[in-house]
Amino acid sequence: MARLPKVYNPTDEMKWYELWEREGYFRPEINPEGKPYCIVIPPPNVTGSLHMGHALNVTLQDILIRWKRMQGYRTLWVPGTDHAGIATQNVVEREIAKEGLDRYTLGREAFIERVWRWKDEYGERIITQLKRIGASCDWQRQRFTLDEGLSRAVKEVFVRLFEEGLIYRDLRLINWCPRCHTALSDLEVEHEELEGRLTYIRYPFVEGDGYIVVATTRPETMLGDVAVAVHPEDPRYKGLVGKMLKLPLTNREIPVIADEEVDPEFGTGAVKVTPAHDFNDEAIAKRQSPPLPFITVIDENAKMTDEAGKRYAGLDRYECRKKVLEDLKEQGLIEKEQKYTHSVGHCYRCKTVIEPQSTIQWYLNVKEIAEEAIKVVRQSKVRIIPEGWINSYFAWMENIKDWCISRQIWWGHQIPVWYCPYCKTDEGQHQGDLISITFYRPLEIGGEKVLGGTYTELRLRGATSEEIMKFANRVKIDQSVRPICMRETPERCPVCNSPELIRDPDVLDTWFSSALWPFSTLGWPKETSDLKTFYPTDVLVTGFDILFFWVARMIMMGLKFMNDVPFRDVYIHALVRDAKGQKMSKSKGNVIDPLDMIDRYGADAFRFTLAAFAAQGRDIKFSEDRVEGYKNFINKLWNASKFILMNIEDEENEILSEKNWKKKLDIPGRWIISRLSKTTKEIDSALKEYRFNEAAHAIYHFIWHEFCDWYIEFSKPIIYGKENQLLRRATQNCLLFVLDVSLRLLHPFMPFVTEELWQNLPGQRQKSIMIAEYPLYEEIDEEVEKRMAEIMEVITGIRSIRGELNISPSTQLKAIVKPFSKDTEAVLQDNSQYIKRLANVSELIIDSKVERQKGSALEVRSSSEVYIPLEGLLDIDTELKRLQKDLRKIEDTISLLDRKLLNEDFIKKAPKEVVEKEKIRYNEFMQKRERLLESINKLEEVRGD
RNA sequence: GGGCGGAUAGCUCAGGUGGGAGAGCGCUGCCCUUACAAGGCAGAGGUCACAGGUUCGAGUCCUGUUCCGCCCA
Repeated sequence: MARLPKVYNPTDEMKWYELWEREGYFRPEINPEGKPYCIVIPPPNVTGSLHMGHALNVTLQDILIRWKRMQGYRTLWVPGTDHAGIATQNVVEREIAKEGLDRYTLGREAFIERVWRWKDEYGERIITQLKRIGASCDWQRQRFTLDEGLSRAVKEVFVRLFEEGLIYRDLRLINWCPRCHTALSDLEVEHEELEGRLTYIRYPFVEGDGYIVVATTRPETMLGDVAVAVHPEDPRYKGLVGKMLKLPLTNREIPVIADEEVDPEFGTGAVKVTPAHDFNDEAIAKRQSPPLPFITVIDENAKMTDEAGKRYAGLDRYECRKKVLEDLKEQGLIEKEQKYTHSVGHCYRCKTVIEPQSTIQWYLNVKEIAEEAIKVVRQSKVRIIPEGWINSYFAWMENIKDWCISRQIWWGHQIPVWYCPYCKTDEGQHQGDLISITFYRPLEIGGEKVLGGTYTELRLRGATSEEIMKFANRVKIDQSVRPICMRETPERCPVCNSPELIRDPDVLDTWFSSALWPFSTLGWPKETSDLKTFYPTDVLVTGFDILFFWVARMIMMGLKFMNDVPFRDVYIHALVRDAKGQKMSKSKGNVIDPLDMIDRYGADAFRFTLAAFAAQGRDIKFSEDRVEGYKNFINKLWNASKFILMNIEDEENEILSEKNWKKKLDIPGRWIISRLSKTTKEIDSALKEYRFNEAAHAIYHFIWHEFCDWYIEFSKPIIYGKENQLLRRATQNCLLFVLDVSLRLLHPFMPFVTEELWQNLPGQRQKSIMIAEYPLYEEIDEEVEKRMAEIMEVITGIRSIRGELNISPSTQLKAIVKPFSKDTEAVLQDNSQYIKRLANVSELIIDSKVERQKGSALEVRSSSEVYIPLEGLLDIDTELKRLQKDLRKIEDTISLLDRKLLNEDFIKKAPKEVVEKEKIRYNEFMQKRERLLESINKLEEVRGD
């Protein structure tokens, strides 16, 4: 066997990854008999590049999947990417803008083709990055939310929901992003508190003098006001309801109306009502009878419409605000202005301020499926971990509103609905008259430039159906036009047999397709064997930011279409922040690139850092120091392995042929095996409960502070000594065994270095550690641990004296140990060679009857005490200080215990074991105190001489 | 405005069901001891935010206060 290099070099990690992939280890087929265990990856955006959130997310999943795989489960981790409608479209639009193009000039088909090209070129980037972290996904099952199978699933779901009447079109105010030119769901709007101004405007009465003052944060919307509302009980406005007001800057007269929901505390208690541009006002307008009219003064580009009046038409909403304010001021209609903080909605993709628009959109009625989805969580059929999120889940689900699923973009699943321009509506109107088209640029039809019109008009003027749809920017289809919803593109209208159908131009919200992810990726709607084997999946690992966007919707869709939950557990992990606790963002420039971390420290150290930080319910403040620390840990492990391999290399075959080595071990060997078992048990229960940090800490502590710090040191006298060949052989076996098990325990956290080391171990049966068995725990031995503690205590006792009296580690000492019991005496005698070596003692006396010598330093431990004779060397003052410090600590504890044990209530009410334990402690400390006092007295006498 | 979470060593954070305050980094002292100086050994350092309460006993449970995050409207 080749000797290991002096330091571990993580640069060729990928060599192992390639081996794993080549051998098919990522596939469930390697454990065909095992119980299924399945995770579907939260599909990263295809535009994305790996960020810290992905890194954490993927690391945790990989830990779980590798752990289960080693345990023999038939594990499947399904990877894939999300087409991310708005985000991807934005990216490609920016790209073509550099060529002076926009999507309209390209046209829908060419544009989509362009996005696909972009996807083919860059879409694998994030996948490559996932591989660098070590993600053991089954890449042969990789999916994309827009691939053929998933598109079929989307259509199937849409059609079924439509046929059940759960999907419908409706005209209402929606959140509109004037930059992305699309509707957004409530969730896609981010509210931010902004300091704005509250302007108080006078609206004069039509008849007589006087006015009503209304307060608003958006003065420009007054141009679309249709009323002023007051609370019906408000005494200030008694008798004014029904009176008409002159709407300034317009020729309109608007009524004063009453509405229960008006807050008399806000502003003046009178609010302007702009139904077309404000959600509250829309509600007020709809409650009135007859309902108030909607006057749209801001268009989909956030510019003022003609209805805003000639003076303002075409202005941007903020320019218009300025102008309106100027004009009002001029007319003396502004009462006052004050600072006012209010929350403003922004597009979650591009941060543009949302402009509510009254449009027809597609909605999914989620009331009923939401109830089911609440039930399964309440009954723990889906467990949410940590539990803290359950309440948020219920709160959101219980107040859920119908989901706006249509988007006015091109990249996505186009809605499988067609309209026939030649049929008539229920009311008998020609549908072609109710479909209006706006072209993105004037279209030449029959020698004339045309900007748009109804479908019927345009056709009559000679435009072909293809032309119309190709150059259409916006297609408005009246609500009364009958949708034809089909799985496959219809050739002809099923009613009138016309071959000319218009497809609904909208696409579905990206989250609509991601909601199907747990079953669509497994083959649904086909009944594939994957679907039968792996659904429901076992756990979903994700961040809380998409709990509602994604998790809740998957639960609803899973229940609806699979009649079962999509996953049994949801593990919600933290958000990764920078070292100061700020959210990482490009604009703040505090982004840490995971790939940078991997390049500098290796994927193993980086993964381990993330796992060690992943405490439940708390955000991660990422710090590079920790990565460095875990890189050092790898180095430690590397060197320990090097030591072990070095010391068995000439004798491999003999060592490995030793079958009963465990029986031949002495106390340290049995101790490390017991500790290893306990560690295994700890890791097991930690991982079962998704306590990744505890699992990471357990293995770290074991390898470094028990195996390396203690056991390897204990093994040295045996290995180097060669007197006792039987014990030597057993110890070599033990070292190798503990290393092997440790590597396997560590493998899910640090796949690369563990593989590299494991490949160097002699006698391995499997080709890779990732398909080796995960260790079981069985050999916990409390008696041995107790004995070992007695030995270790003597060693640390001697070292402590050495350290505190500043005696060089290289100075050999004489030590006298006085055990407090015959048992301890025997153990220490049997293991004296270890004490000598680890404490660097040349002469060691162990005797329970020995008397302490004058001029020796003292250390009292719980099962024995240690004297170090230091004739002449001992600085009495230093030693006195040391003992007195010790004494003070002990006395503090004693007085605490004293109070406790004198308390009758404690004796009566506390559990017997607790009282008993405290009594034992009390006695121990009292004993220690006496010995210290004795020693101090002696020293003081000497000093007095 | 409603809800959730946090405040523990100089820093970053662990502390499932109440019963001896922990880790990593940093700091101090002594060491290149034949796996590892990316290391070893030994140390220092805490009114567990504040004020009450429950309890024999509170970092842990309850109430309130302050400060800091986040989510929803």
